[in-house]
Amino acid sequence: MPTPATPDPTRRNDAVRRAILAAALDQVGEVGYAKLTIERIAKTAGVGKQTIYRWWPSKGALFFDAFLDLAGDGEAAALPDTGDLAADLTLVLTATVAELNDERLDRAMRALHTEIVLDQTLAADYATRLDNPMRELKKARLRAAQDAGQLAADVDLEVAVDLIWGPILNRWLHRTAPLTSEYAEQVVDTALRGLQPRPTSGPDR
Amino acid sequence: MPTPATPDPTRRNDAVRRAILAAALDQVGEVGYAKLTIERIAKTAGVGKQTIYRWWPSKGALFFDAFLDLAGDGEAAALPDTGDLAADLTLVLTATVAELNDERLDRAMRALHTEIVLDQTLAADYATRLDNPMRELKKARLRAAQDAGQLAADVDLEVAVDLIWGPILNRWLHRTAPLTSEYAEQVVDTALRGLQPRPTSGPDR
Amino acid sequence: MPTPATPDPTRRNDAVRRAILAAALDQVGEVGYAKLTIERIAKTAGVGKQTIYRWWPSKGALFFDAFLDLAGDGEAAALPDTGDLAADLTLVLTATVAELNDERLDRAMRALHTEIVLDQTLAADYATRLDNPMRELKKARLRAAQDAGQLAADVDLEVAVDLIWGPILNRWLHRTAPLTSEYAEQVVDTALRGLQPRPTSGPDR
Amino acid sequence: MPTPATPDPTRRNDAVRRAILAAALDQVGEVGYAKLTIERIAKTAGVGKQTIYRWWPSKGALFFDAFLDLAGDGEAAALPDTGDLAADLTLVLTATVAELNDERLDRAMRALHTEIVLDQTLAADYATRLDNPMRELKKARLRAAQDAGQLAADVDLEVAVDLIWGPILNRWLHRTAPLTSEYAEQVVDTALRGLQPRPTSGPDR
DNA sequence: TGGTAAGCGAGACGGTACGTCGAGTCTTAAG
DNA sequence: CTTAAGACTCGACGTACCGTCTCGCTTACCA
Repeated sequence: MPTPATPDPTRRNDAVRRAILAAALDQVGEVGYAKLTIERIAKTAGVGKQTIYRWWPSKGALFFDAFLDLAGDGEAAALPDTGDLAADLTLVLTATVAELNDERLDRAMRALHTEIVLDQTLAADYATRLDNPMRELKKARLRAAQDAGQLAADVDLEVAVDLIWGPILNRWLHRTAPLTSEYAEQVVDTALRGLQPRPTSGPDR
Repeated sequence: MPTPATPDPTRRNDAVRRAILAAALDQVGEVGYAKLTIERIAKTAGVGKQTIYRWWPSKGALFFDAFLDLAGDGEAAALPDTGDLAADLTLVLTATVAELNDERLDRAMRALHTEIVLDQTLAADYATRLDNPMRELKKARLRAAQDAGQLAADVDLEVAVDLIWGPILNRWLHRTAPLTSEYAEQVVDTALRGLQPRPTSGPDR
Repeated sequence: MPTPATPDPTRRNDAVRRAILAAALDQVGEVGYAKLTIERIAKTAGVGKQTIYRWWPSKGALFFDAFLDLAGDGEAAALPDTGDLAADLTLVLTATVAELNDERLDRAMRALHTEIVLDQTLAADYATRLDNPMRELKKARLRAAQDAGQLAADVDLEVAVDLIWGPILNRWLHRTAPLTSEYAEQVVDTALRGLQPRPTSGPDR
Repeated sequence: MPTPATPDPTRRNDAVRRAILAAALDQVGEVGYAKLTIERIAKTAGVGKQTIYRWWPSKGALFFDAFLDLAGDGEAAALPDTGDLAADLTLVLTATVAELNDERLDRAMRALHTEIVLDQTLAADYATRLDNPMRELKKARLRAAQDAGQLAADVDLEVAVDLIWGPILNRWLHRTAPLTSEYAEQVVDTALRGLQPRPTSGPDR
């Protein structure tokens, strides 16, 4: 007996599905997530409301799918590895900072973030589909750095990732201060070298 | 005729105000922020809707006030300073972790967080009334550590604060993994010592 | 404890009530009862849908009220009594025929009729508020005719009323043939004199 | 290319047709005409919606067909003619009264009636297929009575039919009072003899 | 006897209206 | 002037059916 909530997906019209996801992203950029209604998405996509409700249980789930469809393509690459960890991280974080400073992307990501924060189900889905794969890439780069002797061998990579990316995300979310590439540099530098004073005896080595 | 938008605050009935704030907090814990409506708060508080609209511009602002009323008491103290920075930070973060693991407080803080993330006005208000004062306390403790030679003199304190508190908040928000005091310890330790390998031939050992 | 379905009527805004009833009648004439929607009435009346649902349980009940408001005024008069029963009845029925031939009134009355036919509650209400009072007037006129010796004393007045008005209403409803004043005359004449052959002995008297 | 509006009737699956008509009648009795939907009929009949739309233009037309299928059988006979007009009419009307007092038939006939009242097209169809044939039977019986000298020769038979059947249908529709065979008798009696006083000095007595 | 053109069950689709909920405004009556 | 109460307009919610459409499938007819 099939679950009535999830109708036969083989009958699904994919053009309609894509139109809906596109409309959702489009309208988030247009009016913001708070004013994004199912009715507006349906109208923009030229679709009946029922068609949306047939395939998604909530605005959050729909938007979530829309965003992940967007993000999922092309992110599969690995992080750069020139041999210089600090430089590579700075590069990556600078790119992230640029993305987060894009008006439309900023809106969409904030919306996605709040959905995830409030809904455990979406959080788990997000972790599986986007966050964990990204974390693996980050950890792979850090592991390479460990092998190259640029990172302490006993550092927990989970903590390391949080230490580098956490501050950026936090400043972005809370708008504590403008999010600049200088800040990204500072974070990388400080995270790598630590907050404690370096030993005064002799130069860095 | 006075501006209707800002009624004479001296006339305000403070018992009513407290009843409203209490109802707001109560009902967030009860049904969650998404289902928290002005009408529900009014009914719970035994108050007319107009009374709420007279004094607060939005649900977010009201909830915000309610939360700050709660948080404002008792947080005025400085951070502990036993002379051992790492221990002090671990203590503080462990307390934070405990708070964030409390069901009702978790819900309320997530709600507050999402409001802030989406609303620049509230973000500014939050910074002024809660985040900046807290940051000053944190920075004061770190500055003391600098004076005591436990922290590098050239470290930017803003970055230092982000490096220590950012990872905790992020893991809480995204539920990447359970938020434990062990994790707090690891973060403090790693942030202080840095990710890079410590020189093997030096006074450290 | 007041019934939640019927809120305090003293607070009711009567201008709004009248606007709704007027809009209902107006739009029945405009688009017909089948295409008459609550939404259309609300829009025409410049009123929120909720206001309609607050005071009426269904489209039928609303339309019913609208119609009776219209019909209730001015119908209080008695039927004409010139002493000539046949002439008086013909006059009354001719007027009725004229009303039923008016496009807009025809539509409204058909709508009312179907509501009454399908809904016992409305039928009872209709009887109380409109049909019974009208029947009383009709019976009063016939009783006067009995007193004047123009109507058989042993005739059941209920049956008499049905015999005179029934054919008219039926032809109107089923459109068996055009509804003319000639037909009305014929009905009155035949009902009064009966279908059986009159005695041939001597003229009518 | 054949007109899509009129599919080849020779191909029609008659079992399906009967299932649909049966489902329509069944569900009218079950939930009433107002809640009778095409979708419900289709589901009950185990039939796709398209199959219904292929053969009927509207719910009214479908129900109409269903009803006439039911009524068409057995009604072909003539009205009884024992030579006693009054007795024959009373017999027929008593049977009609019994039918109209049957719960399920009552529902179905009310539904049919309202469709006819509101839809001129159906009214014409109804006249052609059911009402006119019945009227002819009625008029034939009355004509026989005229020939037998039981009915005035100058009476318009259309009016006569209306005078006899109209009151019954009206009382049924409006539920003015319970529909009994006594009432039927009274109507026949009064219609035949007329409302006016009979001359006291004459052959009648 | 096999190809093909219906009829058919199923159900997704774009729509319209439903009846409900809550937002934010306005009015009334009590204090 | 503030307050509780609640009616008001408005807009979105999520659901039910409408009538159209497309999909495989079965079932005749015709070559």
